Amino acid sequence: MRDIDPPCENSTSYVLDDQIGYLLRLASQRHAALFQASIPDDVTPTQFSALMRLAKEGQCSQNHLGRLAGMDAATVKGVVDRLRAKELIRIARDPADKRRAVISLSQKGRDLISRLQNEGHRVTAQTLAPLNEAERQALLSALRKLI
Amino acid sequence: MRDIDPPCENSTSYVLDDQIGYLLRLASQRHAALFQASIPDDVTPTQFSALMRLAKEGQCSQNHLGRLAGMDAATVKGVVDRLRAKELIRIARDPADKRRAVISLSQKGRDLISRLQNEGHRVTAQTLAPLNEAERQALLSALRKLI
DNA sequence: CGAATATCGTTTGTACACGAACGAACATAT
DNA sequence: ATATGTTCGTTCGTGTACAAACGATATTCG
Repeated sequence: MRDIDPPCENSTSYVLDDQIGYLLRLASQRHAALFQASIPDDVTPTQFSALMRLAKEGQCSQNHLGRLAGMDAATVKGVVDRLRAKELIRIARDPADKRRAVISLSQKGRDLISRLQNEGHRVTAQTLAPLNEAERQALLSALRKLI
Repeated sequence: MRDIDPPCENSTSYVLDDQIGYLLRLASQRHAALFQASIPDDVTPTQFSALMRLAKEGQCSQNHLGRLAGMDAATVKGVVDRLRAKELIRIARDPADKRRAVISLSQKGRDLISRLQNEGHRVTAQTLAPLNEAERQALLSALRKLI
C-alpha cells in the first residue's frame, strides 16, 4: 500500500541550490581556492585583508583591527599571531593603555602588500570572470547591501 | 613638494571593500549569524545542507555526500560524525563494496528537516531582506555563475 | 593472473570563525 | 575613593575547510 519513500516528500520544497547561504558558501570556497592558487602560500585572504586594513589605518589595536576587517576578537588573535610569526607586522605596547597592543606593518609587510596587490586584483578578476560588467556591478552592489 | 605619506601610497589602489572575496566572506558570516539565531542549536548551515542532499538522494556514500554538498572528504567526515552523534543519520556498510559507507536519514533526521525547512526559508528571506526582488534574482543568478 | 590505478574513508596539521568565560586595565558614577 | 561597568587581550571548545598522506579495497589494463 505504501510506496518506498521517495527521497523528498515535503510540501514547501526547499531547494538547496536556491538558498543564498549555500551559494555564498560555495562562492567563498571557489574564491579561496583561486586566491590560494595565485598567492603562493604567503598569506590567506583573511590575513591579506588584515594587512590591507592595517595599511590604510597606519596602526591600531588588535581588537580594532579585527573590527575593521570583519573578525571577532578570538579570530583576530590567531591572525595576528600568524602575521607576527611571518614578521609582516610589528606589535608594541601602548604606554597610555597597558591593555592595548599597537599593531603596525613591518617593512616586510609593506613590501609584501605592494607586491601582492596586483595578484589580488587578478584573483578578483578571475573569480568574476564568468560575469559581464553589469552582472559584476549587480553582484557587488547586492553583497554590499547584505552586510 | 611631497605630502606626508598617507597610510597607503600605492598606484593601483586596492580597495578591500570592492573585492569580491572580502564581500563574500562578510556576507557568509552575516548569513551564518542569522542562521544560528533562527535555528536554535540543532544544526549548522553545513550540516543542514548535508541533510537536505541526503533527503533528495535517499542514500549515498560519505564522499559522494560531500561532493553533493560542496565539502571535501576530510570536511564531510566531521560533518557526518556530528550528524551521527545527533542520531540524525544512519550509517551502514555496503556489502558490495567494503570500503563504502551507506548513509541515510534516520526518522529523527526526517522529522528535523521537515520541521526546519520553514526556518530555512525564513533565514533566506531575512538574509535577503535588504534587497528588492530584482536585486535578489541578480544576486542569486550571479552567484550561481561563479560556482 | 598480476600490476598499475583509482576510489573509499581516515588521520594529521593548519587556518578561519564564533560563543563563552576570564583577568587585567580603564572609565564613569556616585 | 570605591563600586560599577566596559574594553583589552586571552583561552577554551566546537565546527567548518583544505592539503597531504595513509591503508584498504576496487577496478582496469597488460
